[in-house]
Amino acid sequence: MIKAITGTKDILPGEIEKWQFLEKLVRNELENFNYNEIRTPIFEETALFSRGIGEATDIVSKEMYTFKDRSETSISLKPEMTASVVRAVLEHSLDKQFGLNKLYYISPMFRQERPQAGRLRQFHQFGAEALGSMHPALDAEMILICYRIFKILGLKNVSVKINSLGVPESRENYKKILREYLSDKIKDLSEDSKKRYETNILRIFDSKDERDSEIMKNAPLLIEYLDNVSLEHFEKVKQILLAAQVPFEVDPVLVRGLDYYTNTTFEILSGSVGSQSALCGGGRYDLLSEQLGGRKIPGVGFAAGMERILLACQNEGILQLPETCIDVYVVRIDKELENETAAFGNLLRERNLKVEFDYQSRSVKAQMREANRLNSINVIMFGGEEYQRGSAVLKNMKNGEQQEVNLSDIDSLINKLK
RNA sequence: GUGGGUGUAGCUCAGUUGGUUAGAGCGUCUGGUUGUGGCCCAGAAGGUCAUGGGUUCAAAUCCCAUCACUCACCCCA
Repeated sequence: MIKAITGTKDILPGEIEKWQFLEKLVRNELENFNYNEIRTPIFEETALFSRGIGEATDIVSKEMYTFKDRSETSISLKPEMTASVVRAVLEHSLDKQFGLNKLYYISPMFRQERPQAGRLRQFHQFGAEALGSMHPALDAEMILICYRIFKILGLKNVSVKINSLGVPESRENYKKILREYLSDKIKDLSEDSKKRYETNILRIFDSKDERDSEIMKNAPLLIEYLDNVSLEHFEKVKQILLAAQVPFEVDPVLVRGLDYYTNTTFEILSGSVGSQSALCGGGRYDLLSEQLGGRKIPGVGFAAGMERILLACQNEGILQLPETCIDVYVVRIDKELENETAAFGNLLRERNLKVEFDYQSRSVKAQMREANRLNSINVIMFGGEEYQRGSAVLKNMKNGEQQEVNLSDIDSLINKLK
């Protein structure tokens, strides 16, 4: 038997309702904030991601699904959306048509990592990008949108972390200082952190190794080396969040794995999922469009993991959706009336009712059991002597009451069914 | 890529120190008189015990390998 690829999942009836609910909620919220949906292709030229996200990042260096098409072009399945959205805005000159572009998406993403709780190879994100403004209100808005959605869902165990990475110059300067601080302590670091010292020194801060934490306790912090403009921007973001009553904490060691971030970064974590606890993450990327070879367009955005959100909901016992039901089950009493029963059922379907009937020539009892299993609100018994005189039996399945209804007066029948 | 755990019916799981035709609950299907659901009752279908080797008179049970799933590291949504 061929099975689904490792790290991919079928979403079956019973589960899909939760996805539809979440998608509807997300659309509604993002549209209230006046974001417009954008859909970009599932794959792009690999160079878009390697340039946008950063050649050295884990995503690009070891997690992308990359292959060559028949014309030898290197193609990659999208591992995230920001680079694609910026590409689309540049390509269609949306930045010239509108001063500010507020866009949102709901889409599958692909990363070839080892699957675990809250991590798949094909996973789904919703997110938003606001392009064309440096205003801190938009940074705060991203956080507010996520926070609102989690709140509406009823998630309890969430915490908002924010930080500022400043501009690249101050970050590089800071890295130098951190490198100096650690230069005589390298030998005491964990093996992982020794590697991080070379590849991604900021990551040593969130090492889970005790020795590392001990060493990092007294390390200089990035925020102490930010330029004044960045600091001021960060202050404004915080003030707006306070005014919007979004609880948050500044996490001076919040580092994100994508190269394009400048100034604000944030994550919202859940204590209700496994160790992959970030439900969403994002930040500002004022230099990305130029890195992609385009005009300068400042931007800020976020992405949220839908599997993780649904997992958190499940673990917190929220998002209990009502059972599905149908309006009418048409029970066929006489075997020879199969065609007429189907035609009648389809007539009701045309009148926008959710209707089911039997396709297997089953007994009346079996049809009734099926109607019950489907939570049918009504049953229409089609056939027998009532059929001979142009009527049928309508049964209300909640209270069991039955009445004879005239089949020639469909409108009054429909009224009874609605 | 590196570790740990787990693989028995569609689902959730039992299966005693290796010992006859492999079990339960739920679900599915049929029936409980001629045209009526839920509850109840009766019955049925459904398993190469993940796969391949090995040990043994005898393996779901012990050993090895492979694969899959799962959790964690790394990293991230």
